[in-house]
Amino acid sequence: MTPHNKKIPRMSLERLPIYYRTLCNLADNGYLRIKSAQLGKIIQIEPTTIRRDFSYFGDLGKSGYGYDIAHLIQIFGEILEVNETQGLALIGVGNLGRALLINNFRRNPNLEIISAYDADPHVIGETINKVTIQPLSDLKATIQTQQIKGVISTVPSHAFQEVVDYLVDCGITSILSFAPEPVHVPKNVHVRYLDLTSEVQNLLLLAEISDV
Amino acid sequence: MTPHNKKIPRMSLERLPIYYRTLCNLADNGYLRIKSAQLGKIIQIEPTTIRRDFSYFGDLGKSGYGYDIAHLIQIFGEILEVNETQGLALIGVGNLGRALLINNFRRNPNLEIISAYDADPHVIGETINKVTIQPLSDLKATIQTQQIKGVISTVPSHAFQEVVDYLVDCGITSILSFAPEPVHVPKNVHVRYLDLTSEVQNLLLLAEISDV
DNA sequence: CCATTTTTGTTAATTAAATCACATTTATAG
DNA sequence: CTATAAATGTGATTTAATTAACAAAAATGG
Repeated sequence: MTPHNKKIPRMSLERLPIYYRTLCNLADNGYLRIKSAQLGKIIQIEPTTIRRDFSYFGDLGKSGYGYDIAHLIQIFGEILEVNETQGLALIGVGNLGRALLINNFRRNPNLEIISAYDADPHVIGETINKVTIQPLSDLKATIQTQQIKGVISTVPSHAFQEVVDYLVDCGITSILSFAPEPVHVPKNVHVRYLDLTSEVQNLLLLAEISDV
Repeated sequence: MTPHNKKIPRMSLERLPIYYRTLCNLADNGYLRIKSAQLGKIIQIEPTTIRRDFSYFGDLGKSGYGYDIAHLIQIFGEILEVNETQGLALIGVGNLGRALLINNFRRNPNLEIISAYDADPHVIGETINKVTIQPLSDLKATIQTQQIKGVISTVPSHAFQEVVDYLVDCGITSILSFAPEPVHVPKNVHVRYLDLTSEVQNLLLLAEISDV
């Protein structure tokens, strides 16, 4: 059959990075083919779910055979645009920001923090992992010369809306925030929240509830 | 009506920390009552969803009035056990682990990293934010004296399963991992994954797809 | 104290995701 | 080349979550 033209479900897209990473690992270890049942074991996702997910991206498998790993990597890699470096900006270089900058997606060659910003004059000018910290007001100018595909923010909640307004003004459309406070943005701008406290609270809550 | 005895949906539990935090903010700012519509505006969740979520925890509101904020905080706080300090252990004190330890849930008085572990002899013995880094093999003994409610791991994927096996052996049942590799655990043990790379990839993917 | 307004809590409807079940396709062994 | 076994891709079903719609409850203003 031919690729669906139906809209791809959000959850299938969410799993795409997991598939991609796992398949790359398998390829690195010399595997050439895989069936949905094996893959399901590895990543703990039902084989049916995997097959349906894959089907949204084309007719990728062969009955009685499985999937060609290199082919999947090729297709998924294109969708994830792993062949073009995705330049990111980091806003907020406190402890967490610093750690992110030092790590800088080392294991993911196509993601790279290429510029960093902070409000604190004490850290502006400092260079971490080859990136020199600038005042946030420099972002607009930086964007002229380097393509920024998204922003990672460790800015605390109370200052976040203000920063986001500026980011939106700069034309940024993808923001990952480590502060939980929801901000208002135009609908073409995407904000994801990564709230560590909520994650831990939910984790403990789950344990609390399930062992009753 | 009386509280449901139906099982509380996973998604409603997921939102509980958001509700709790937002209500605390409102209380701090002197607010005494809130209606689902107002709260929905703030946290960008449909009022109906909020009302249904709340209903799982009892008959918390009054028609024509709304909800008493202090009362909600009381109820949700009990469920989240915010009055007992939840001691956590950190495994892996690299850049990220270090940042987590320095922050140490400063804004959340009931969550606290009370011990930290690493494999690297160079960091063992070092004290960060009053916590002295120990060899992982000490965990079992530490648990005898201090209650550890959960573990945060920044251990890289290749070493993670081994570490988790030890954690399970120690009786740990809640683990938050910054490494994406899924591990095998008994079904009474909960593992949450917080995969920064996937988050960023999904964020960019969403932008890419939606602005076609 | 009554009429009006507000807002809840919940039943019903809708939407989205996961899973089942199987016809179809392809590989493989004889 | 054919028969058998294996595994996909997808309609049909089930399960879960969200949203709509509204009756019932309480507040408020005359």
